[in-house]
Amino acid sequence: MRYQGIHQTIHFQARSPMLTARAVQEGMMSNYKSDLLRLLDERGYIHQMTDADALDAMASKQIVPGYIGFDPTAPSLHVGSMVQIMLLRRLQQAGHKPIVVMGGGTGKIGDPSFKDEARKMMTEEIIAENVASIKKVFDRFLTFGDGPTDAIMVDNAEWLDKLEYIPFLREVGQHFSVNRMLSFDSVKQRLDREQSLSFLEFNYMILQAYDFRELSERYGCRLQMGGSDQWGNIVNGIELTRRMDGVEVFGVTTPLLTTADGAKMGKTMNGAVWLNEDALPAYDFWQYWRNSDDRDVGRFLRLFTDMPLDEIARLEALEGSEINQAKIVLANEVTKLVRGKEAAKAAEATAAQTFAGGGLGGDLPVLDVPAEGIRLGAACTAIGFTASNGEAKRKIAEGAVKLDDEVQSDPGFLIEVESGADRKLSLGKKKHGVLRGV
RNA sequence: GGACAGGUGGCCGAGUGGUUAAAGGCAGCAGACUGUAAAUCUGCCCGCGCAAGCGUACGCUGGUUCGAAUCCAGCCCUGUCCA
Repeated sequence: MRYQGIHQTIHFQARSPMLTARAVQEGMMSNYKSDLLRLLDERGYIHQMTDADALDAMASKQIVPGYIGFDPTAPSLHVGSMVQIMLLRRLQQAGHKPIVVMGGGTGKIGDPSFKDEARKMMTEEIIAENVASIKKVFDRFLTFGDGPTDAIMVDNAEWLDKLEYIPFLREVGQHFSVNRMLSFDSVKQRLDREQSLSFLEFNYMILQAYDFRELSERYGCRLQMGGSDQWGNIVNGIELTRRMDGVEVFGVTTPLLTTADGAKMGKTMNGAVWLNEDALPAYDFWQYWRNSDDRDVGRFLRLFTDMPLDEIARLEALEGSEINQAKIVLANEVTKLVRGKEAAKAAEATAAQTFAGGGLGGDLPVLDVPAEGIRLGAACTAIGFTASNGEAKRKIAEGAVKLDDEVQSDPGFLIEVESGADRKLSLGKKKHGVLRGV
């Protein structure tokens, strides 16, 4: 099955001479001329690319404005989108111009690529709120401004909302072959599984293609980047731009990021690993990276930090429990970038106190306990270790819950904390919190 | 509009009248072992309640029955084919 899918893509590429896709193999020596492609290649961002040689040539002699789109499906982006954000950062580091496109318009459609079913349609209010909330994170990664290599941010609702149906169909729709669109892996799977693909969703690809062409015209944008699931959408944008304007633009996709044990990145116990401060405490964010799989450390350092490659090579080579040093560096660097220096320091200090010292760090979650006390099960849920009292009770019965480092197995146990005093509540080895008397 | 097939817990998927809070798998959480890793083994995995117990749940609504995810009717949604 899977083989078929891959085969389809290759077949398609072969038919379009312009799109000489090139899968970059890991460990292959970089022989690019441009700083941009060398940087991306060395650090492991490139999965597929259209016309690598032409892009390389362009990037070595001019500023290339490049964009990535982010659809506002939630109030915060999560770690899964971070490769993309880093890609924009690398673009800027290599002396080019990043364009952040907020999908205020495309978000109203919903990208069906590689999705099994349509997501619920979001109201315009929610989309607007999400856009506003997501925006905040980019300041940490990019330098915005009016200069030639300063980043800019635009919302595709700006042009998509204004489109008129018939003129749009005549100008843009004529360039799309439905037969071709259906052959793209991203939607083919859905059809093969005999699941519905609404006309609304089907148009997503066209609108994203239109975005690229619009950005090319407005800002001289020459490059679209994205996750490997965006290949189909990107390729369509490239073709549309060429057909309508005769302009050659390029696409680069990143490998699908999974952890070494095969899970999609960015999902954990309590859901996604959010980038926004208000969506996930810095300590939890730090812990996510600290708990990386050994095998992922080097790759993550290259992708998600600015550390020099030789230093990364050294850290990556650490063996046995030594590699924990590298994980701490990883957690520090990424947290510093996403949440700021102070947050990273506090998280590291808390981790050190909690795990090495067996004490209570200042960054742990705190639950205020009233004078009449709180039952053990309720405390676990209230502080966020468990999702329900039932789950709390089960964990307590399993002997996973400790109060002041002593296993406490009675869910009805009434915890009392003197006013102003702290007691330590733990679930398992990793979840620790403070019960504070009020 | 017609014929047929479907809609089950986060996901996949069994289940055709009671012993079914619903097999099995995945994901997740915890325990053991470790290095806050991986692998492995074990346990847990709807909610409320200290507990006895209660409440919800198999697309929706109503019905048959002592008893329904399972039978009946209507409706909604999805797919395939036909018009």
